[in-house]
Amino acid sequence: MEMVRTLSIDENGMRKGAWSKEEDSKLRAFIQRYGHHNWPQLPKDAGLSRTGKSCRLRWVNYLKPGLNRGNFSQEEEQLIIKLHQKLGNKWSAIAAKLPGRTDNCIKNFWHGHVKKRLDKEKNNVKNAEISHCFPSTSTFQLPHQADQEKLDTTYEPTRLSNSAFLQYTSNSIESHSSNGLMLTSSGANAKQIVESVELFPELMSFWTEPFVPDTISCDSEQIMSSYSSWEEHFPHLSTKSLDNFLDMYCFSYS
DNA sequence: AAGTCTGCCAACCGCCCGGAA
DNA sequence: GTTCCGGGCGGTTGGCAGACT
Repeated sequence: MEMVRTLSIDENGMRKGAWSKEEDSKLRAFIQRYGHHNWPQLPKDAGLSRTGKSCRLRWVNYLKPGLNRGNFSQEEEQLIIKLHQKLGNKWSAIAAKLPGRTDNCIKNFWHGHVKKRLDKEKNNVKNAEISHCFPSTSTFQLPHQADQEKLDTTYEPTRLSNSAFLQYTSNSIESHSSNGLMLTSSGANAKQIVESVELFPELMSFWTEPFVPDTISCDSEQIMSSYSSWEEHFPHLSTKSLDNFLDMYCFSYS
């Protein structure tokens, strides 16, 4: 798919937008012959009506030899996820670990593919944890069910110790791998939970802490008002982590 | 068939950093 | 120490193509 930005001329007479084949040829030929030591000067010497910045971008992201513009492999995707987990939005640093890939294409790939996949997994994990947190043997019912049935049951949340959590997840993985049992009917499995905890390390300590908040009612408004005060209960957690937690593990009414 | 929506990605913009003057 | 400037970075936008209604 050829992306074409409308060509325009800025107030200094510089061309903006899509590059023509002639411009590409000029830029490529010039850099291959003379290199690029001074981007602002380069377009003048190369006979291009472009800014140095524009030339640099075109070269780095499109014309430079050795660029890999094909689809991302699964290995590359995994590496990107791992590096992003470690480095955040440091696209250039991530790109440095992937030969032939530019920061721009990794950034685009992230926004297009990876984020979408992780969002999907987050939803699966959320469903898995709701089932875990509120097992079917409990008198608790999910809020929408409660709303439907006008129930007013209560639930006393419990937390697992670190070892219990690990035991729990490893057992789940074992049962999943040995006889194909899924942790929940939603399709999420323990492995996904473990992966999600790896993605958000702070959640591990959060989830396994002994602290138990006030009894939570099934009434949706009461639940949400309880959540709104959780920041006070967990001052050591960043707002972002709390948001992530609520997003992953708690109810959504939207 | 036509209109609308969505995904994708090239390219731009504004900001920041580091080195030179 | 300060200012200037080039290079680089991350975020955002523009617009095409294909999917969907």
